[in-house]
Amino acid sequence: MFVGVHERQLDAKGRLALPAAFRPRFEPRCFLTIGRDNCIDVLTEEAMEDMAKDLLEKVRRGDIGRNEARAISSKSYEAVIDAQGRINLEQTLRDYAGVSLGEKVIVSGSFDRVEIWEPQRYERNMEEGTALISGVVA
Amino acid sequence: MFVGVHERQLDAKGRLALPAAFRPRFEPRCFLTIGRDNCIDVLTEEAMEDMAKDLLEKVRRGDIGRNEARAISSKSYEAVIDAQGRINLEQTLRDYAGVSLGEKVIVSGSFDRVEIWEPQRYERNMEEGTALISGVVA
DNA sequence: CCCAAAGTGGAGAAAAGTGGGGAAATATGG
DNA sequence: CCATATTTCCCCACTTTTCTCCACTTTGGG
Repeated sequence: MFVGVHERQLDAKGRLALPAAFRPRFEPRCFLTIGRDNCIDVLTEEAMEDMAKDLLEKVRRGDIGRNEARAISSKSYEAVIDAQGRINLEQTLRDYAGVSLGEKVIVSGSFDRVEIWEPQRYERNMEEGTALISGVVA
Repeated sequence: MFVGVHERQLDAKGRLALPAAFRPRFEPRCFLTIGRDNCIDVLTEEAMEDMAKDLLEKVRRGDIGRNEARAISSKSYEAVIDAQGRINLEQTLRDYAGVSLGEKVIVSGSFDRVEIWEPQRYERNMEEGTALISGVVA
């Protein structure tokens, strides 16, 4: 389970250090893909394979079109974790999430996945979420 | 699992460098055949054999005609991967996909296969797919 | 206060992508 | 069957990008 939030520097080469607490579940590689609300999802290999299987099954049944599956696949890729615990954020996903080289990003656990956010967008979503949890907390 | 997109130059001799990320699954050879929506499918040997078995079964049951199977077979071939990681795109398939010698092509992972596209056609399909995925992302 | 772990940055090395020349194999015509 | 033409393939070379490695800084804990 992934919980907790971390601020990280996205360096000039597009490298991002995964919080040490998240690394063991991902090593030696993880899969990056588009997430909801313009964040980037970081998935384990198993999670990505489950998603792929699910998508192909939906295409086979005609629930979604082939181009939808293609679009998701084209915005995903496999990222290897280097000796310093970093992954590369490619431009496609940087653009999708609105994060820039040399700027700070938010790396946030979200129970079953890790999400990468542009800080201001994250802040806005947090405010909305925080305002609503009053009645939710057990 | 094949994910991610890459732009590649189809050289004057019809050679195409497979993205390094895709190579290990194909070496030492792959099979090329016609794909849906006028793309070229790149399949592993196993995937090609499964497809062949499936087609023959369909012919046997009368779901498709023998000439249909022949047509698919005639537009498929085995491509060896050279020392630089390249394969040859023969004219039949170049024509089918609308790609030209010396021009750029798109090489895209689509989970269970790799697809080769003429860039503009790819772009059109992506736009359609992207417009639909909002509610689909896992 | 010191040590260990985590995060950050950059330089050098390695790999990937691209193009072209020449040898070998194949096809064509006499 | 041989000679010639054509195509295919193998190899080498160059460029660019990526990755690996090293080192410095910061943070948190003992």
